[in-house]
Amino acid sequence: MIEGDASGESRRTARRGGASVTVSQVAHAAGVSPMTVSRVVNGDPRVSQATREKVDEVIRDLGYVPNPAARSLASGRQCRIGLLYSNPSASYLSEFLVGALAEAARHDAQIILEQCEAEADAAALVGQLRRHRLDAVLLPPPLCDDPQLVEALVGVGMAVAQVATGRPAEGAHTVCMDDEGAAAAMTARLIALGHRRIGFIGGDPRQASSQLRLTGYRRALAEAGIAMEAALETAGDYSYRSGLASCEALLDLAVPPTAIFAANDDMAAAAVAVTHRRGLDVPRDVSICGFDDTAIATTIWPELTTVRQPVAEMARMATQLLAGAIAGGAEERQAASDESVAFSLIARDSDGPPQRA
Amino acid sequence: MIEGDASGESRRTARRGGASVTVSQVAHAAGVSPMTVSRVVNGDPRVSQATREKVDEVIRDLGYVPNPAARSLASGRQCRIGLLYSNPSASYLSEFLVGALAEAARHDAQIILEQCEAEADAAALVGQLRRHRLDAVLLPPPLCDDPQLVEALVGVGMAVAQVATGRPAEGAHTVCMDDEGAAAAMTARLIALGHRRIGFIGGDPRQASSQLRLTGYRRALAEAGIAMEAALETAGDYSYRSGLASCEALLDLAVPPTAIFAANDDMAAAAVAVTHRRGLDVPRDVSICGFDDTAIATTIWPELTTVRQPVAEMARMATQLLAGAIAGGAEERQAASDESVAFSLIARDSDGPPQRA
DNA sequence: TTGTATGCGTTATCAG
DNA sequence: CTGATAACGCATACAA
Repeated sequence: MIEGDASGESRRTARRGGASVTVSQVAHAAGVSPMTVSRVVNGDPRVSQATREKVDEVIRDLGYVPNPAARSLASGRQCRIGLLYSNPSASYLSEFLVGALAEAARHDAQIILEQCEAEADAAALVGQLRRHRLDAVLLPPPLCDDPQLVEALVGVGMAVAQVATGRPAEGAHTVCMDDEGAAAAMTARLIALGHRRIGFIGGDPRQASSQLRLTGYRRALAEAGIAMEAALETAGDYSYRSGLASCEALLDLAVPPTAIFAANDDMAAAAVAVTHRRGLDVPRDVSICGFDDTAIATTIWPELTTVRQPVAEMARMATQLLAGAIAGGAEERQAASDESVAFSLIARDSDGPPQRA
Repeated sequence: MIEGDASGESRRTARRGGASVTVSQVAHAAGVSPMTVSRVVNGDPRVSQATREKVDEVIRDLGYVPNPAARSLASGRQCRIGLLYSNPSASYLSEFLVGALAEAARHDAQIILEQCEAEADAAALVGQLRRHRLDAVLLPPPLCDDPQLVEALVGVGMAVAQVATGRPAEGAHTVCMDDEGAAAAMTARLIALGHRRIGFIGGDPRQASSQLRLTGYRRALAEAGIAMEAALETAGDYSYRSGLASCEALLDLAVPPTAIFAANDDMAAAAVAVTHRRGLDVPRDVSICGFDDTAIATTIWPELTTVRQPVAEMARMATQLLAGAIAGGAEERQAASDESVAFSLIARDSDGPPQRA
């Protein structure tokens, strides 16, 4: 018995660098079977309070930590979550990653970054993902709005979470924010401030959020009884450069708007730049609002009034959904859940009442 | 025989969702032993060319992918790399993560994010890290400059990589960029443009890079035979807000500088904002340069001339170093390597020749 | 409530 | 160069 233990010990140490404590050692020290230790660790309810406390104590003393590799090998469940991204807007990706990684750590899941072009062949992509042994996929915009991709992924049995999508797909989990409501709220704020001519800089038409935000803008206008005007709705694509052009167009109008609402912060920042370039003041001459509350919103001057989109939180929830789906097995994967998070208006210094003409 | 196979098959399928191909199946199909398949997969040289080709073919046909959990359990080597961060500058973290995650995927390593305050107790932190079973730690600035932390980490046998540090520690891997050289090069560029009064906005004095960048600035001035002037060196802390104050001070000088070199992009962006606020033009009235080439550099107008610090590449190298160290075992961990990456000057629109007085 | 047997997919070790 | 065997650390299934 003793000899067996000793030889086992030396073998292990020979193989591995750090001597790690195992269930057996804990079990031995606590005077119970390895199985009981496993139950305690996994919170199995059918363990007497007494043994549980004793085992917990030994675990603390010995500093036992479960070996994730052994765990996933034995249980057969692993957790490799792919994060597909195509448009690496640094701040968005960063916040997304922070949320996803935090939650992944809790589930011992691995996040695997996978960059891919938006136009990539869905079938080829799926093959590539399988090669990485992914069980689930996190889809931030704009990929989450690609129906073919989502369908292909769900088709091969992967759990997929669409984050901030405007096109929820059958069988996929979704975590969304009410983009339309947020856009309406921001527009209403501008109206309450006294603005009547509010310009809108739209986002990439290929992303569902663009349409949602535009609709929210229009709805608020309608509710306030303000007539819409086509010239006040310019088409951007979420890029800074497009914001520049759109703002120029807006300010070139015979009767320029007193406020500009851009569908994201980058374009709003561009609008601020153009406005400054023309010798106008923000917000005195023109109020400017953004959307997303990314880093740029607080970096430029004046700081942008914007809509806060809790990206990290959304990524966290999506990851949790996926981890749960994988753990639950195929049957639970069917019952894809749709979560939604709340937006909030962040009032800063880029908007104010319109100037008296 | 057949029955045995069949029962094993059904059991496996019962446990796991996706039927994954195993070494045994590949071995069977190729008419060799599982061990040989393992050798082929791991590139063991002592396998005949013929068998290797045959096995490789079967692997492709069956779509075999090694199970990482089983692999690390059997080999005893795992790869859990912690990424400690305290100052979540979104863009830096994002780029860092992209690099680290990309390399981690290649080594089947897991990146575990761990936020911690800069003043945290090193001992407590180390305990926390052990609880996560980390084998190695990635240390971006400013944490990489905390000698106590690094020492504590190395002390408990963890492989640690200091990224962009100014204080390389004994036993730790380092991946650096020549901050001083880069700052000197940027300053020299400004001098070549014709500037003689160049203001400098320094970074957080607690981060080693700040001193390095300041030294580079001074060196270039000295080499050009331009007298240094204390009033032209202002103290920032890498934050946008500090850049605002420093730039105000610089422009309030009796004889303001014709160019301002900020130790990072955020402060440079702030300088641009202040300059605009005063009705001055960039770069006509004042040239402004940044450092790091973060997202903000290309988002504001005019786009910033800056130093590109290849953060993703540095994170990638650091991760590779760590993965190698873990795989190599304790002995190799001693031979910590110091890598360095090249910087580059990115000329954009925020600088130009000084205005003729 | 607790313990026993067994296997997860892979690799280390040693024998051929 | 190749194969048989025995772990790796844990969890499932079933027995007590």
